[in-house]
Parts: sequence; structure tokens; C-alpha cells
Amino acid sequence: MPSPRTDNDTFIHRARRTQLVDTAIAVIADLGTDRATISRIAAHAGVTRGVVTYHFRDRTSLFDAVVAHVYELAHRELDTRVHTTNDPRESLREFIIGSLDFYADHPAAMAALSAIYRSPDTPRSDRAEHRSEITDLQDILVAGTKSGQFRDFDPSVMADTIRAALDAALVRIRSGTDIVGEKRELWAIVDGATRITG
Amino acid sequence: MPSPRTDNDTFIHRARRTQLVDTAIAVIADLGTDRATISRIAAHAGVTRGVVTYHFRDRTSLFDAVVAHVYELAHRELDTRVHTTNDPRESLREFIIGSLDFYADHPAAMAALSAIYRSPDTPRSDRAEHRSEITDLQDILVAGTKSGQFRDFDPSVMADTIRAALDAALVRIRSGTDIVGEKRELWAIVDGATRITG
Amino acid sequence: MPSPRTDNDTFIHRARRTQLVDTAIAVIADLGTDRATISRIAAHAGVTRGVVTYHFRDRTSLFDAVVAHVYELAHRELDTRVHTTNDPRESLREFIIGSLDFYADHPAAMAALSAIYRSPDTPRSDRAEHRSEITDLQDILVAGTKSGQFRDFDPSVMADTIRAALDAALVRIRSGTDIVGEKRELWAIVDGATRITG
Amino acid sequence: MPSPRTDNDTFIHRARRTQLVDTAIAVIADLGTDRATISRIAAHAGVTRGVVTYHFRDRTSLFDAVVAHVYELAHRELDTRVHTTNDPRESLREFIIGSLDFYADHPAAMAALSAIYRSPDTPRSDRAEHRSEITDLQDILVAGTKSGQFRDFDPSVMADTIRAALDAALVRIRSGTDIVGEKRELWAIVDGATRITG
DNA sequence: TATGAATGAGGGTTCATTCAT
DNA sequence: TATGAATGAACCCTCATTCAT
Repeated sequence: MPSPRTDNDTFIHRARRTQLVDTAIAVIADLGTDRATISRIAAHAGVTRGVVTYHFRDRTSLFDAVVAHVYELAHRELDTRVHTTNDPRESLREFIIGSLDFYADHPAAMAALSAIYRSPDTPRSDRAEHRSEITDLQDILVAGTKSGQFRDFDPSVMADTIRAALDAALVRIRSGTDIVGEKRELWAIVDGATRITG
Repeated sequence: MPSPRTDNDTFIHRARRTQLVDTAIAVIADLGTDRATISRIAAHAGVTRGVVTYHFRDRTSLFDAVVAHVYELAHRELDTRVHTTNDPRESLREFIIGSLDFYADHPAAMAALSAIYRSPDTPRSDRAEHRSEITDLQDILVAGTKSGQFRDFDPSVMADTIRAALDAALVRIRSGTDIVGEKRELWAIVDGATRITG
Repeated sequence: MPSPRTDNDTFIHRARRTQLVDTAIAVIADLGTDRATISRIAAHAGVTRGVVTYHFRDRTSLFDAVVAHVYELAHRELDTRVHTTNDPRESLREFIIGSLDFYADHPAAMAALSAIYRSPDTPRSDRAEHRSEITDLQDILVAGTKSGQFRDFDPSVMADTIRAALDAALVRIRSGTDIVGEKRELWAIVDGATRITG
Repeated sequence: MPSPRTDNDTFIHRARRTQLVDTAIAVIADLGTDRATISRIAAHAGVTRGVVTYHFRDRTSLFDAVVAHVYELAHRELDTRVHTTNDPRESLREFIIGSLDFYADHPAAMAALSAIYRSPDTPRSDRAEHRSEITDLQDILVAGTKSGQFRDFDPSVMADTIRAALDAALVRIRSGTDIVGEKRELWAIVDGATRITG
């Protein structure tokens, strides 16, 4: 008996997987990873528990699919924006604004991703693997420092900090803050933090 | 119930509680709240599970003790530093540097606190109660804006962002970054983010 | 939660539930409610503990099923008998004899019901709900007093006492007394207690 | 070190035991045997848990002491009353009225005794042992039948039934029924049940 | 493709009991 | 006498997972 989890690739199969990933995202975003049990996800999707474990080998595999899905989304919607310009400051601005737009468009997806990456117990195989799919923030920062547009800072610390700031913004956005204000405030913060001191 | 969990105050009792709180902090910091089960904490402390439930009514109560302990630590080590000056920029600087110093001194404690406050399932009774004991970052920011030392920003967004940046720094510090560099970099970032634009 | 505990209705499912309810009745009747743990019931049924919690959400739900089952039994076997006549004394006699017959047919079921209703800790959701399904003894007594067949007594005290007498008879029947003798003796007692004094 | 549970017989020792037995009675009557844990009894008595297990080898032993105490009470207050007359009907009447008086005077004691004897899991060593201390109801019944004052019934069934009726009355008395009415009603019932049929 | 059934590990909690002080 | 400390068994419950159909 061929395990459909690996080789099957029918339409229904793909549709079910997509549906379950979407549901998982919603449940994880709402309840956190721990309470996002297979039972709850199945119930939320209107299917029996067995369906989930039929399409995904195990919980780890489902959560991996969630991560992959969100990264793919982000890749599609964000990367092109950042690469429309070669100007580091412009790129950085696009990255910030674009990220916030992305959060506003897919708050659950992003929240799920954060939740998964935050909880150390949540099973996932990869982590680093997908990171590269996304615009490398650090590259932008290094380029800006080299070009003299940014002041001289530790790019890894700065990248880390900016990501943390974006994460915090996500929480606010999910609770309904004004997205326009968020963009303005956050860009002002990041701009100030990177700019050459007068 | 004349359970020692509430009224006992012998030396051994206090010592055990302290030991268990410390162990809980270590386990929570390492594994996260969900995997910080009573069993694991007990094993890590080299005692049987019963010892934990003997000294703490339940898991909630143990986690509450952890929160209280860390807040007390932070209060003692941080608050006085910030209040030595009335200058908002100086206060902010003290807050940043002091926080990082505190993280360097008690990395696990701070990580545990973060973990507890982050996970929505983790049982804890208070939350807001202790918050006020600690320096209110937002007050400093508002004061600085009023005094004209800081630019005009949304203080709640700024406070949120700074806290997120500190949280991210904590992770780096726990993995062994140079604390001096961290202080320099983070203060530069925060200073730049709040400063009046040239 | 698409748990089979609620909506499933397959043959196996019903069979298991019936089996477990029957086993629960036996164990409760033998050991009392407190010692009728899920473990013991499962062991007695020859299944693992998980099977029980799979088919019944929790212990309360299992005990509720027991209560419902016994009430349904009693309803079917007893109610019709009592209502075949309108004569209060005849009704009362049918109630006594019928109850004892029922006890003889289902001694464990009745013992379990008694045990559940007696223990205040035992979880059960309903209690009063089903009471009405069964013949209301007190109504018969009031009717008999009004019609002049019974002497003038407090009907609630009398009903309470008769029920207690039946409960005591149940214990004897379970230990193997002669059912014919029980019927004769108990009816003589109740008849004498309610009859008009010569 | 001499275990005080067995041989010690100081004043304090006896006083403590009495106090604990009294408390146990109150707790058992209120909460039932299962919830009458050592902790709760100790708390209710205002002592630590250790005190209880110091004075009583184990829970069984404490419950045994409760049983013995109540039997002794009943013996003192009830037996003499019954034996003031040789007339079986008078004796029976004294037994009924006297029992109800006793229940009214010591409702908790009697309720505790019932609770202990009812629950099969409750640890107790004796049961039958003490029964003889109390007036043997069955003897009265047999005597009355022989003397022709009572009709011809199975004395063990009748005794059992009367005891059950008294138990039911105890519950009502504990919830505050009129004791005078109870005496009247119950004696009428028992009298009717035993009397020669007109 | 789907699912009902079963399993067993593990979690938190309560409690009687033992023991050293 | 008294008690604080510790222990371990047992409880109910949740869940991920496996398997036969």
C-alpha cells in the first residue's frame, strides 16, 4: 500500500493538504502551538482526526508544511518589492513597509510562523533551511553601511533587532492597530537607528 | 489545609522553595514553559515529583513564584539605577544598559520570565500586578518627548519596540555574545531611534 | 472535536459503550463508586484504560450513562406494571412486587444506581432529571389516603421509608435471599404500615 | 521509642484522641468518608497532619475509633431506655423513639457511622464486633412474635427494614425536620408493620 | 481516501504514609 | 508530643500515533 503522504499527488490530495495547512495556521495563530493539537485542527477543518495523520506523517510534518507555506507566501509577496531598487535605504524601507503590508494581509500566517519559531518544543525539522528563501536583511544593511548611507553598526545585531521590532509590530497589527501609523512609526524608528548621526 | 505550601516558614522550607524556583527558571529558560513539566523540574533538581507538589500547591503556584522572584530581582537591580537621574535620555540609557547588565547577570531568569509571559497557556495568576513595580519605560519616553530631547513618536510603539529589541538581545546574550558590544550597539540603535532628526 | 465520544454511532461503538456501561455497573455495585476507577473498570472489561476515555469523554459521562441505562431499564420494566390499575393499594402492591422483581432481575444495575445517588462526590450531571420518568410513589400514597384505603400519614415520610425499605431489600436480594419470601414479607410490612388501623 | 498509638495513656493523649475523633465525625458527616481526608480532618481540628497520624496508626484506625465512639454513645443513651420494660411492643417503641432522640442529639455522630458503614471502600476492621453492644432489635421482635403481640413475620427482614427506616429518618432529621412529627410518623409505621392484622 | 478504534506515554494533582528531628 | 519533609501510588485526563477496514 503506497503511503499517500509521500508520493501521491492527486488533485484531492493537494487540496486537502492546502486546506489542512490553512486551518493549522488559523488554529496556531489563535491558540498557540501547544493547544494546536491534531484533534483541534481536524475539528476546525471539519474533518476527522484520521484525515490529518493520513495526509501528514505526523505533527512535525504538518508544522513543517505550515512553515514552508508561510515562507513561500512571504517570498512571493516580499522579495520582488525589495529587489526593485538597488538603493540600500530604499530597499530597507521597502522591506519594512512590505513586511508590515504582508502582516496586514496575512496576519494569521505570520503569527503562526512566529509561534512555531518561538516555541522550542514545537517539532520542526528545518528552521535555517528556509531562511535564505527570504530577502536577506543583513545583506541590505551591509550594503548600506558600505555605501555610506548607513552608519557603522554591527549588521547582525541590527538585523536581529529589526526583526524583533517587526515581530512586535505583528502583534499590534493582529490586535487591530492602524497599519498606516505602524508603517510611519516603524520606518521612522528604523531609519533613525540606521542613519548617519547628524 | 495546614499544608506547608502556604504558611510554613522553616529554613528548610524556604531553602527548598528557592532551590525549586531556581531549577524551574533553568528548565523554563532551556526548554520553554510547556516542556517545563513538574516531572522534569523535579528531576533536574534531583528530587522526586512529590517534593515539588509538596512545596507548591500546583504548577501555577510554582510559576507564579518564578515570576515574583524575577521581578523582585529586576526591581532591586534595575529600578534604582534608572531613578538616579531625572534626565530622560540619561534614564533611557540607564534603562537599556541596566537591562543588558541584568540579562548578563541573570540570563536564565530573564529568559524564563519572557517565556512565561509569552505563552498564553502557561498558568499564572497575576501578570499586570508586578508590572508597575518596574520602571515604566513609557513614562521616560513621554518625558523625553515633552522635554524636547526626543523626537515626536508614538510612545507606546516605541516602548514596545525597545522591549522587543531587549528581548532579542537577551537571546544573543544567552548564547554568549560580548556584553560590552551589545550595550554599545543597542544604545546606539535606541539613541538613534529616539533622537531628534538632524 | 470530532471525538467519537459524542457523535459516532457505529455498531462497534455502541457495542463497546454497552459493554463498558455493563462493566461499570458491575464494578460500582461491587466496590462502590469511589473504587470504581476508570482503571478498574477497564481492567474488569479486559480493555486498556484508553478505551474507556475514548468512548466516554470522562468519568462523569460514563457514570451518567450508567444512570441513564438503569433508569431506562426500570422505566421499561416497572412503569407499565404500576399503571395497569387505578386502585391505589393495588398500585402500591405492584410497585413493591415489581421493584423487587426488578431488583432480582438486575441486582447490580440497581445497586450501582443506589451507590451513585448515595455518594455526594460521585460526578453526575442530572439526578432530578430522570426521577420523573419513574412512577411517583408519593402520588400513589396520596391517592390512597384520599380514597380512604390508606390511613392518614405524612406521604413524604412514608415514601421515603418505603424507598429505604426497598433499598435494604436490594442488599439482601443481592446476597441471595429467596425472592418469593422477600416479596411476601415486604408487602406485608408496607401493607400493614399504610392500612387503616382496625 | 514507644509508639504512643498503642500504650501511651496520658491525659493529653486521651484528650487529643477524643478531639480528633469528634472532628473526624463532623467532617465525615459533612463531606462523606472519601473527602474526609486526614488533611482535612487535621485542618478542621486546627492541628497539623502529623498529629493525626501520630495518634492514630493510620486512617483505618481513626475510622475505627469513630465507629467505637458512636457505638459507645448509642449504647449509653439507648440501651437503658429499651430495657426499662419487658413488654416487646413497649421495647420496640422505646427503641424507635429513643433512636430518633439519639439522632436528634447526635446527628453528626450517627451520620458519620452510617457513612462509614455504607461505603465499602472505607477502611474499618470490625463491623460485626460492635453490633452486639447495642440493643439487639431482632431479639425484641422475636419476643413480640412469641408473645403474640406482633404478627408472624421474618424477624431479620423486619429488623433490617426498621433499621433502614431509621437511617432514612436520620437524613431528614439532619436537614431539620420536626422531631416530634418524625417520632409520631415513624412509630405509626413500625407499629402498623408489626401489629397483628385486625 | 478516509476513518473509527485502540493504545500508551505523559501531565497535573491528591493523598496516606514513613521518618528524622 | 508534635511536625515538617519526603515519597510514591493512584487518580483522571489529553494526545500523538498506529492499524485494520
